[in-house]
Amino acid sequence: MKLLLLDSNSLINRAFYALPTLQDRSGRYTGALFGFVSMLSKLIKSEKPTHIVAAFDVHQPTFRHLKYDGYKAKRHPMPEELKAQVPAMKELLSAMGIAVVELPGFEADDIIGTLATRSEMPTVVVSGDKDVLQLVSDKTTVLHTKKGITDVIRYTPEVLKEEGLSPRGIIELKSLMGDHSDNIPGVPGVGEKTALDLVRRYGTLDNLYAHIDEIKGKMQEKLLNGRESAEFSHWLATIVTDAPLDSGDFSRYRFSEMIPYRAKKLMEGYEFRKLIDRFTFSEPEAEDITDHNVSERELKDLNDLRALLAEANGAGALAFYVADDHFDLAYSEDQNSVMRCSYDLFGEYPSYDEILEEIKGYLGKKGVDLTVFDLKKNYRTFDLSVEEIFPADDVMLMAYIADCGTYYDTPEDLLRRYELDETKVAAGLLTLKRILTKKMIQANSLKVYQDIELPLVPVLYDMEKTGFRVDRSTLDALSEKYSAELATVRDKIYALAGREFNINSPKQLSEVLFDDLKLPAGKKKSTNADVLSEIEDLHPIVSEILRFRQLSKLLSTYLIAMKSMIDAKGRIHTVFHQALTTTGRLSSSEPNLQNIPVREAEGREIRAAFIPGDGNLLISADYSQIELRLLADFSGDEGLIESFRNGEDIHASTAAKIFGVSEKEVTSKMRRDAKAVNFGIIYGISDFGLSRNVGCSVPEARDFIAKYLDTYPKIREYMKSSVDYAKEHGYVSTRMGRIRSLPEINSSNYNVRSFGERAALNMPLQGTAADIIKLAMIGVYRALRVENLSAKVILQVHDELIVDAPLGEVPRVKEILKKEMENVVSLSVPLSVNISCGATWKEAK
DNA sequence: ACCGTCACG
DNA sequence: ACGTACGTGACGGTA
Repeated sequence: MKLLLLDSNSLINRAFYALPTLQDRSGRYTGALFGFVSMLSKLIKSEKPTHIVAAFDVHQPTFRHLKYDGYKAKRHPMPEELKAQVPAMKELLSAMGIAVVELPGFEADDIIGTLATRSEMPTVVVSGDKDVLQLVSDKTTVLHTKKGITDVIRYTPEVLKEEGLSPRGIIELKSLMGDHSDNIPGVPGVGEKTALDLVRRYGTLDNLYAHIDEIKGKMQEKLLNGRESAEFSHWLATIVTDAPLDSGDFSRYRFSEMIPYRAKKLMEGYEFRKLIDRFTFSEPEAEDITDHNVSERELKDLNDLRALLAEANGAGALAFYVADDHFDLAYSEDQNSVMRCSYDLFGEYPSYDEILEEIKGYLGKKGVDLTVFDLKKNYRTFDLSVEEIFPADDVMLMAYIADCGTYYDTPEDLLRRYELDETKVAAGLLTLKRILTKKMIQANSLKVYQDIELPLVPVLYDMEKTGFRVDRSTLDALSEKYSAELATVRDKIYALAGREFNINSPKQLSEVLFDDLKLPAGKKKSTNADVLSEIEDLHPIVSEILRFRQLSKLLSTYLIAMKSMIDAKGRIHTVFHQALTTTGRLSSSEPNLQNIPVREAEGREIRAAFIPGDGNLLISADYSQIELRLLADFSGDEGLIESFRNGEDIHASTAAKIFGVSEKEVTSKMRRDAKAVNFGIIYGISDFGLSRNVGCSVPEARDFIAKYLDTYPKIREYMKSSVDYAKEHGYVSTRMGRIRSLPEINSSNYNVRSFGERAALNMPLQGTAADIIKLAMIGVYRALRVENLSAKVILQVHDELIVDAPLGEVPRVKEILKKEMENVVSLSVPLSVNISCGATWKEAK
């Protein structure tokens, strides 16, 4: 038996400020809910309570207000984003079978104090406030969430004692030092240190004043002057333990780890995807299920399947969804139109492959308006050749565009967000298609879906299917070379450290560097490369560690892991995620081919292993400074536009302008700094960020930025107008109409809001660049097909395309790349593309 | 599962 | 008073 008492208002506050602003699809704020539930799941696991009470404050004057107007008056008013989550939290807790207790005129503390006192079982109080420490006893422990929501300290009488305090002492302490957040005044001029000292010496307030003559000088004066306030504070700080709660019977607080299904529904509504898995839910009761009448067809043979497909075909429109154990077809939004076929209903024959083959033949037919979720994945499921692929609407991509970059990886997820029946996926897809199309029309983003995302699907499918050829022996040779050196470096490090330890463990490494060797640590004792480079000259071990890191990264990520992903034909096939990033970029995984090393000479060697097909060359075509060119166009800044029109080295010319020297006088450091500012502007610059990046002081960085914005005055205006637009509308968009919503931008939290402002500046630039290269990929793909060339685009790295082309096609392919890439859009500055080729990816640069 | 670190644009 | 450059994915260590 164990009772868990939650100081809910305190915890929900902690959760709110610890987490970023989260919202679900319908715009409800969910951050505090998420944090609270997450904390709760951990508590349930670690404490295994049999009884739980969630105590809440009631938002009306408490009995303390009756005597003291200032009580809690200074507490920040609750932000709207949080306010709405309190009733939602109560609803969710009740649904989870957790008793919600509140008592008009009393605070959560008082309820907890009363229940803790009356409880006959071991009791755990959880709170973010320290007041409740006064409740600690042999029976009652307090978990205090110190910072954020995961960091808790467990207070028992012993722990308190170690800190020189007793439970009662907490009250005495607060009466002297006060508590700003509770607006307990305490004694003016007495802080934590003094108060602690006094409590240790005298124990209680009464005893202190009984011996007041022992205290000398100023302090005595302060204490005497503050006596009334101290005694009043004492009263304020004392938690009520006899609130009029009708709580004789604790059985009403019983809690079962089997959470009612209803709570699962609520959590799904809030989009607590991973969090849901931490709980065990009961099976839905009859009333939990919305009418569930998918017609399951039993199909005895392929003829039955053909008949089913023919029936669907009559309708003209068709959505289908192939799951692991069944497929769904629907020819209208009417949920009764869903036809489900579970594979095991077939028995032995036909096999899964034969079923897919039959559907595949059917899908290839013209005249059916198809709808699916994740079209590219469907192509893979049916293992289509590039010639066999069929057109279809893709609801995943629609949602990505219509829902401003929200990532859904399953159709069930998406249906849930729109409160549609997730058991009838195919009919739901048709409904979603209708809703999302309308949404895109209203937002003026339908074009992004129709002209960019959808036509890109076959391009990406072809790229993935073709893959990138990799020479295993080059990888082997590098592996051998690097592992040998890694072993040497490792031994050197052990020798220099005077002991063996796991260099890959940041924790152990920081002990060696900052504790054993006493090297100066930045705050947080970080051991990242930036920090280590700073102290490289202070001890020979530092550069060895940097080297170790470099080699082990190359080995583990790019050599060993990469080798295991080469297929029988010697090629590697990445997966492109088309509906994932918030800006519109692609991402690549398994393996990620968009972060193969290039900046350092040694890492760049890995690229020598990436080669073209037999008799082919690799062609690389990359946009030069595309985001900066877009900035020039968007801002209309004459200076920047002129520089690009004249084909100048943009970083050098920026350096010349901001340092007021001629182009010839620009030193490499000046150029480097100017480049950092140029990048900074694109990322939504801050003086601190820039100073860290170029290694100067914050005022110097501020000065840099000011000079830059004086040089390019329209950029200043542009930055302001971007942020203003985002603040007014709550979103920003690319030139093509791709939207990113930015609820953060109006947050009351400075950090969250600042992040929103930087994102508001960056997304239109990064996103428009992403739109441009996507359009270019579509154009290149079409041109290559129209001209019957066998060259294949095999990779995209944000501003770069890699083509695997037969030697004879190389000149023509280069022309196509240049033309298609440079003419995607017409801007006030040219879009310039650099093209080169080689026998390896390393050479083609 | 989450963090620290580091690879890329 | 506080922590910050934008967007990703993978690895090893640690909980």
